[in-house]
Order: sequence, then structure tokens, then C-alpha cells
Amino acid sequence: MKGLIRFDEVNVQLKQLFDKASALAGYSFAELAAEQGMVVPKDLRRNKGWVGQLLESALGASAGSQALQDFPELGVELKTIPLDANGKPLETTFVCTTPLINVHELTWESSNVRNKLQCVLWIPIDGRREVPLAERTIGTAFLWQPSAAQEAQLKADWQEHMDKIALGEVESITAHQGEVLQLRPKAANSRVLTDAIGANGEAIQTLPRGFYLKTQFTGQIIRDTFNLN
DNA sequence: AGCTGATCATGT
DNA sequence: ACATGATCAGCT
Repeated sequence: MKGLIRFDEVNVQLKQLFDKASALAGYSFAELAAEQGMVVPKDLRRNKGWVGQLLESALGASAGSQALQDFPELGVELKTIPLDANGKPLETTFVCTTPLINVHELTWESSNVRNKLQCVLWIPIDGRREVPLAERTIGTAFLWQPSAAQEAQLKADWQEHMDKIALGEVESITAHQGEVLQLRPKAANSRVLTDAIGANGEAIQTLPRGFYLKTQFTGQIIRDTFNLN
């Protein structure tokens, strides 16, 4: 009984979140920022995460720097995705940082990538740089869970990357690898170092990496959702 | 340093 | 034109 009641409550909360996100469609960044008491920066050059933070604020996501979902009680991750005039993603999507040590015990099933992508509340946003930031608008939010085929692709890429990391080959991995999930630097700058495994199993220092969804993958999600093509 | 939120800017 | 490697801000 208790479980059933909780289940219902979670569904109600999820619906409320989705309704709230849906209601944001059409608003300009200026309008939403005013509502949230935020100031629209001139551009995103020194405020790259600003749009994401604007939506987090509007939807009441638990802020912070923890490696958790945005709505842990709902198991939902919030992601903004900048689109061009044709509805194509302009950027890859950061998923989470990549573990580079103690990786032997890790499995896809328990991975942070799988956890984060289990249920995503995507919010398409106008990413056109030629449009002043204040005038850009919010698109139609949608909930997504990876299909079996999509999860299989993600798992295969994740496993390939993690195998290389475990073998001490992290520095040979480029963003070209992975069908849908790539590994790229994720740091304040290229001089930042973190612990990793070297080619002979020894400890080395390397640039921190993150997992990113390639634009072809997110582009297909967008097309599937909005019946484009 | 290492997470979160990401986009920038350059090379191809 | 586009993706890769680099970078920016805030908080812990």
C-alpha cells in the first residue's frame, strides 16, 4: 500500500514538473529571467551555463554541485538543448564526469551515465547566436527515456571507453570514438590534472574527462519527438 | 580539485 | 559547416 501511495505521489509530482516545464514554451529568456530575478548577460561567452541555470531556477531544481539527478526524488535529469533554425542541436550534451580510477568494479548498470539518462526532461532552447540572448525563447519540453536500442548503444560506447580507461589508455581516447557517447575534456582549462591509470597500471596525472552525447544522437531524439524528417 | 551548468573558438 | 579540444562561472 505504502509503495503504491508513493508511486502515485511521484507521478503527481512528475506531472506537475512536466506541466510547469511545458508552460514555459514561448517565453523569452528576458521574460523568464525577470520572473526569476536574474539578469540576462550580453552573451554566453562568460556565462556558458546561464540558460541551464535559468531553467533550473524556474523549475525549482535542487541546485548544487553534487553528482545527482536534478530531481532525485523523481529520478529526473533536466537538460537544456540549444537548437538551430532547423531544430538541429548546436552543441553536444554533457552527461557527467568520467571516473578514471577504481574503474574495474564499475558496471553500466550502476554507472552515473545510465543513472543520469534514465529519465531526462529535455527543454529545447533557441541557440541561434545571431539572435540576441534576451530575445531567444524556450521551446516545448518533453520527457525522454532511452529505448532499448538507444540504451544498448550507450552501454556499448560506455563499455568501450571504460575498458580503455581500465587498460591505461585514457590519453589515447579522442572525441571521435563512440557512436553516440563520446569522451572529451571537462575542466577549467587544459592544465588541470587528475589521477588516472597509466599504460603499465601505474598512477598518472591527466586532464579530467566527461561523457557527452553526440549531436547526431540528440538530433534523432528531437526528430523522433517532434515528428520531423 | 572536482562537481554542477554548459558554449566557445579554432582547426579541419 | 561542423566537431573537437578548450574554456567559463559558481559552489563545495
